[in-house]
Amino acid sequence: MSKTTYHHGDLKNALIRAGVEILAEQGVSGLSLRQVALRAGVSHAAPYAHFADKQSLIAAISTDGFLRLYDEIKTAANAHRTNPPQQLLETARTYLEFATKDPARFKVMFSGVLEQEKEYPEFVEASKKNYEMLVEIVQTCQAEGFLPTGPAELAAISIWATVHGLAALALERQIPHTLLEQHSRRDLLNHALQTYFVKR
Amino acid sequence: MSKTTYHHGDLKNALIRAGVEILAEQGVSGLSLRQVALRAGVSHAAPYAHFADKQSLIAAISTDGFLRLYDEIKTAANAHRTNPPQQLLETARTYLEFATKDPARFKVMFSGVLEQEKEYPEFVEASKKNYEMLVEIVQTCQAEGFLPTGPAELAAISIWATVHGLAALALERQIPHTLLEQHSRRDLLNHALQTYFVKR
DNA sequence: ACCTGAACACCGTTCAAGT
DNA sequence: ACCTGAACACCGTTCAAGT
Repeated sequence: MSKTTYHHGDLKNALIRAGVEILAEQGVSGLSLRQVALRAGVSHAAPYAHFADKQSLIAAISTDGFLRLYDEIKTAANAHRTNPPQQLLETARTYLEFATKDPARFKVMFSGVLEQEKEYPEFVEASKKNYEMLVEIVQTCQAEGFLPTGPAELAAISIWATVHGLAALALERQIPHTLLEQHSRRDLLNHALQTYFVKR
Repeated sequence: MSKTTYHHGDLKNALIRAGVEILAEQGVSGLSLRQVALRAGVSHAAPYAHFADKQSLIAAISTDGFLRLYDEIKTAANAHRTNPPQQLLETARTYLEFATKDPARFKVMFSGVLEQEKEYPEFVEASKKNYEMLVEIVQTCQAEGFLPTGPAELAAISIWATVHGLAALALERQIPHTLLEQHSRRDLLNHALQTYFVKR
């Protein structure tokens, strides 16, 4: 009980963790800078020593989210190296599960942070890692004849859009319940992705 | 200058219009109940005579948006009755343009309103109209052999997810600019939807 | 029935001050 | 360098009161 004059040595990360917890417990509308500070045990002005503003904290939470998503997808990809089409399906399923497991965090990751391109380079970087891994998986599928030849980036964006759209529509409860009664989200995903594969 | 003791006969719709204007001019973060009231020329408490809370106003703005989207898509569909695959492409393009034309309104339509299922039946109704029109277009394409046979609802959700995902990723600037330099959003859309059509 | 003005609790942000 | 407390402008919501 001597050295740390203040609260932590790493308030910045404590604030990010507090934000993630609040998102999980109370949703997007519960995420206020003052509540984050309270949960981290500091005054409401303390976060400004580490983040320029609320947008900046949200960018940090999003970046953290993209890195975790990358880890999960990478694990799924490594588990299915021998079967490229299944590798694609399983990584997509991991993406969908990431979204449904923690909807508020997923929403924050894909909204809110405007003009990121210039303002938050780590955010852009973390997001790009996921995209590039998808491009690699697509290229493997193409090389082994499971996906049609052509620019891998084009195919990757189409597939990402399909998976992301399914996640977004599911989170917003836009998928008719008559469909959800007959098919699991996983079935819907598999069905949507089947169209991309080469028939043989 | 005699009969209307107060401001309008139709404050409710004036508030919705004011909200839509603010969204277009200032984005989602600019949409406050007090600013909406100010723009409509009433006190900040007046909206509560017509809407239970801010969520309820947002639900009304979203419902209005879905009805306008329906009109635009219906017009596009009618213009391409003779060519089912092009009908599908053009309605999808209309959806994508609706999103990019007024990003803040589109974001509000597909977020924010939680637990709608029970709370805002007109919202669910307006959203369902769009889905049902898509199912009809898909059925026409199937009947004429342009889409594979099978449950039209499954194909419709896949296609909707692809188009919606493309719109969402574009709005969040998640599509790499290297891709956007080479391909217009319309090209990306056409490329993604080509995979659904029967090859022949 | 429809609207106003005051009031309350909450929020993001700034800033002088403390260690 | 890192944090606090007071202050300011803004917000959503309620409520008594006015027509």
